[in-house]
Order: sequence, then structure tokens, then C-alpha cells
Amino acid sequence: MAQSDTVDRILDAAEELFAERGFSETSLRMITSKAKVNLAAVNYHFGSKNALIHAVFARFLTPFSATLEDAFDDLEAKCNGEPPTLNQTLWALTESAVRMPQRNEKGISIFMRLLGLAYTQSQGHLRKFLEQEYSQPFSRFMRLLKEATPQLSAVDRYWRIQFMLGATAFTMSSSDALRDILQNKLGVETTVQEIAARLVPFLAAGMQADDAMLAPPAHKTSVA
Amino acid sequence: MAQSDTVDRILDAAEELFAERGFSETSLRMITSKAKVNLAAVNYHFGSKNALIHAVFARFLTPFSATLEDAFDDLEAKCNGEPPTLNQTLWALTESAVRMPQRNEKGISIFMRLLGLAYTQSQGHLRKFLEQEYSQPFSRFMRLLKEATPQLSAVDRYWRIQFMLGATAFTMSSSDALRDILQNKLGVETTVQEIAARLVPFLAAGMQADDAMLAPPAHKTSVA
DNA sequence: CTGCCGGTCAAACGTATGTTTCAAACAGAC
DNA sequence: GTCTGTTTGAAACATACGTTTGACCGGCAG
Repeated sequence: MAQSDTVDRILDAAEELFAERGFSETSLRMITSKAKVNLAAVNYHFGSKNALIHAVFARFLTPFSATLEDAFDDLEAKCNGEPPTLNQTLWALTESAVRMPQRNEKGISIFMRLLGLAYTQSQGHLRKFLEQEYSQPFSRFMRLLKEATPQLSAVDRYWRIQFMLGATAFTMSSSDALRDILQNKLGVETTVQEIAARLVPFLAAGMQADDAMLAPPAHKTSVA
Repeated sequence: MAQSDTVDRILDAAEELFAERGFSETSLRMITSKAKVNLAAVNYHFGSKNALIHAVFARFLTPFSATLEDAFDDLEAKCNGEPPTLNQTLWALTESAVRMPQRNEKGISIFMRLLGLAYTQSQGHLRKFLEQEYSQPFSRFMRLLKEATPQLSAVDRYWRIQFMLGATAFTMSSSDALRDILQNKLGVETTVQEIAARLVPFLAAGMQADDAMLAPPAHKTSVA
């Protein structure tokens, strides 16, 4: 074959190692030895380690953002005129993520973990790359969130979106470890889909909490 | 002075740089040059870079966990017999964090950012160190959460606690950046206390969401 | 066959890292 | 003042990293 599968082997290995260990903690030598390719192959095919990181993200983010746009199109068409609800919007997102064709059984959790790392380990270049390449579906999602929560002030909405992102990125980024703990402690098996099914109600409830108790020593328990 | 302030200068510099850039991305040379001490001082006083990281955490985590235990004592005494509510428990935690004596005006956000990094960048050694040293207040917090949400199944509670941790750690770990964005976009100043005041209702609402809509295509908007 | 060209390979390069060394400076006790 | 143990200082050490180099291979057009 003219273009061997070297590129894909590198991407597969890098994806997995980045998800396990983070970006700076993963060396090119680890990647190339896992991929069983020569060390120089990375710089030959991608140019630099940073460019490899971008390529890893682009490989799943580009089809995902297309899928997501379709899901949003369907959703808005179905609601003809009316803005979709918060639940509908969140479900459109999670369903798009879960339904993406996976390269292997670990696909979805690697996907999630990388997204989490992208936010927390962001080394500048990654943040810029993601903002440049995928600003459109991101902005659209933000607009849908805004229309689904008209009762919130801009500042409240901003922070609550950060809280949602955090809960999602963090949970998904360590979902393997968390699943294992749960398996050992309570003997319960869990799929990523089930985690998502638990996460969405949590997020929706948090997003729509009313701010009745902003004073610290509130004694009431019920919320919303 | 016999023991000069070298140790504290190193800890101050390391704390700030770790919070800004993460652990692996901060070299000992950056730390020692910011602290204006000799490079060898770190290994002389702490033994290794990992031990320095532990010392940075211990310096604020040890008094904090004492403060937290006191806060939980007060709370349980006040409730004599009755388990504290979820809101009370969460507020006890955030108030303890916010009321810690700060070394400087950036103290609390550095504190928060480091806690966030501890979860997301955890390099094994850090996770082990924290689990060994601070398991007691952590377990107690978990017990209080359990008693405050008796309606939840163990599995539901487990996942929702992860969601809470995620929202908190993530938001706090990037709170500086998020504050700046908000400042530039909407011209709003925000303190860490205000972020906490927004976060707690979000968490409490999510924690207490009812699971009425576990099926994906739910059309209802209201939750709880 | 010859020449070329995309791809692979082992080896090296320069740099940055954490850590160690050992002499010098220092403080306090006698 | 002298001695002793502690702390600093400049330099070196060994290692790991990302990247570059130049030789080599294999298929294919002329």
C-alpha cells in the first residue's frame, strides 16, 4: 500500500495513551513503540507533537460535529419555531456522542476523556485549535441553551454552563476508573449510556435550580 | 535565622506556579528562580519534586481539614440527632474553604485550582498521598451526604457525587480563566465566594433531581 | 535498467529536566 | 576564636525529551 496504515496506527496509539496519561506525560517514544512504528514517523507524517494532538482530536471531532449539527437540525425542525427544551437539547448532544461509530469498545470513553483533558490540560495551542475549528457547533449549542433557559440571567447561565461542562468532562474523563470502583464496591455494571442517562437529569435539574437560597445558612432541603 | 524562609519562599512560588501551569509543566528551575533560591534548595529541603508537591498540598490541606472537622462537629451538634440537610452539609464545606486564613488575595483561588488539578492531573503519587493523609474528613463528608439523601439509591448517589465533584473541581481549576472571560465579555467582576454561592444551589438541585425522565426523548422541561 | 520518490529506519542532535556533588558561608555552643 | 552541624552556591551529572539527519528500501514511470 502506498500510504501504509502507519498514520492510523500512530493515531490509535496516541489517542489511547493521551487518554490514559495526558498530553505532556505521554512521550512520542511511548506512542511510536506502542504503535510499532519508527520514532521519526510522527514528525514525518504530522510535523510535530502538537500537530499530532490536533490530528487526534480532529479525527473524532470532525465527524462528531457533523453528527451534532444534524441532530440539532432535526431537533429544530421537529419543534418548528418553538425553541427546543433544555432536556431535548442535552439529549441531542449525548445521543450524538453515544451514537458515533466507535473504533472499538473503549471508543466512547476515550472520546470523553480526551474532551475532559482538552479543557483541563489545555496547553493554549489545543484550546486555540478547538476554538478555531469547532466554534460553529459550539456556538449553536450555546444558543440553544440560552433559548431553553430564558429565565436565567446571562451571568447565571454562564456559570451554570461551566458547572455542566465540569460535571460532564470530569465524570467522563475518569469514567473507566469510576466504573471499576462501582463494579468492585457494589457489584454493579455500568455502561457509558447509563452514565449519560444519569448525568442528563442531574444537569437539567442543576441548570434549572432557582436561586432561592443564596444565603449560606439555609435550612430548607427541597430545591426547585 | 537558623531555618531561613527559604522553605516558605519555595512553597509560595511552587504553589502559584503549579496553580498556573500544572505540575509537570512547572520545572524546579522556574520555581527556584521565582523564589530567588538556589536550585538545589528544593531537593535539600524537600527531597524531590514529588515531595514538594505533597508539601504544597499539606500546607493548606492540613489546616483546612481541621477547620472542616470543626464545621462538621458544629453542624452535627446543632442538629442534635437529626442528620444535617444537604444544603447545610454543602455550605459547611464551602464556608470552611472560603473562611480559611489566606496568605494573599489569590489564596483561595490557588487553593481551589490546586484541588481541581489534584483530581484531573493526578499522577498516582498525589492521589495516594491525598487518600492516605485526608481520608477521614473525606469519609465523613461522604457519610453526611449519604444521610442527607436517603431517598437516593447507592448507585444514584455514587454517580451524583461524582457529578458534584466534577462540577466543582473543573470550575475551580479554571476559575481564573473563567472569571477573566466573564470580565471581558459581560464586564462583570466575580469573587470566588460568589462562584461558590452559585455552585451550591446548582449542586443541591442536581443532587436532588428526581429520575422521572430517564428515557431519552423526554419532552417535559420542568425537573423536580 | 535507470531514475525517482514516498516512506522507513537507526542514529544523532540540542535542549531541558530532576538530581547530586562538594566546597563555601553561616549560625550558635563552648 | 574555634569547632560543629546546617544551609547555600555554582557546577556538573545522567537521563529523557522533541526533532532532524542521511542512508536505505520498494514500487513504478520512462
